[in-house]
Amino acid sequence: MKWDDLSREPCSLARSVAVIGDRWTLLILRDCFLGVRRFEAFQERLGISRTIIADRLKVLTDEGVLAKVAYQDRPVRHEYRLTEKGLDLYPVVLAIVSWGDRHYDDGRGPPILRRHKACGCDFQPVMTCSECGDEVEARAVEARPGSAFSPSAAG
Amino acid sequence: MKWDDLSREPCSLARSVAVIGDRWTLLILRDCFLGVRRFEAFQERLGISRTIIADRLKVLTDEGVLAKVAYQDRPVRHEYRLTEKGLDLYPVVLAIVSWGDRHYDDGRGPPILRRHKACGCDFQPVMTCSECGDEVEARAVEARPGSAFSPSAAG
DNA sequence: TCCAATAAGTTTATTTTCTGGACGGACCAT
DNA sequence: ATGGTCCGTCCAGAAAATAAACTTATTGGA
Repeated sequence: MKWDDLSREPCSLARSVAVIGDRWTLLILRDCFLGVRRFEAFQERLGISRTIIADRLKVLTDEGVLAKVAYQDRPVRHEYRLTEKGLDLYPVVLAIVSWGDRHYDDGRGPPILRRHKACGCDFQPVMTCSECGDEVEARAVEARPGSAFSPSAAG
Repeated sequence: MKWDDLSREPCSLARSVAVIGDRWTLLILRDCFLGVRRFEAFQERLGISRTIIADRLKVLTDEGVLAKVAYQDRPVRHEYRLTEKGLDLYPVVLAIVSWGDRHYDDGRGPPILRRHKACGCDFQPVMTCSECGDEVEARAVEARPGSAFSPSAAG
């Protein structure tokens, strides 16, 4: 299996992971959700080489997760903004953060607190069922092949 | 920034990503949630080299996400089972799958359908607020530093 | 006894990715 | 002119990821 094959797998997780399944990409997305938009800001915050930043931003832009928008002319400068598709990744980022909050707490509590503007409370994300509204647990779910299934498929 | 530094960052996402932020690791976890437990089965399903499987299973075991359990003696053979910490990753996996279902559908519908045993329905995961129960959207959340915050922290 | 099969890795050599630094181009302020 | 900002690209060496072949331990059968 090669990296490029991943996006052609009949598996939604494999297809997603082909785009966002990379340490630096996930860190870039974290910063996007915290309002970071500029190349220099990503580079400074992450402290990794510019080559990687440029490469990952290009992938995310090509995939429509980020949009490159000019914020000034003379000289033209661009910033990277989350698209609707990118905003849809919030549950992914939040789920990862939440798992880290629970299992990698150093005793000082979560590094970041999040407030739900609608109700005004600090909250934890809860994964619920679209049909009954109850919390969904791994053990309460039964997976079966869908119409796009093929023998090697999964996810 | 080096890989090992990641787990020492005051950021829950960075700490999590140090463990699970890798294509193959996420694919292995996908298979775990589908009931795959044995080395050979992972290797066969993923079609990647045994070195990677061995390495990733070791990391996940060391981190307590998977537990290595003997299922026979003479010769000793082990299988890898999700621990409670591992089961807690279900929202992460489900969020990624859900994003792929939405944005990388090839027109044939989702490769895998999931049924919530509690209510009997096929469902989509919905990220909700632990306090008010409503769906949480990226734009409705305000982040601020927590007690464990330090200047370079985020997430 | 000898050979094949099974399961779970290791070893070796190659390929890919990442880093750190320098460089470029377009503009602005002093 | 000189330095500063912003957004990259290019390069060579270092680090990591990867595939293919090999190892170990055991069972079962010819």
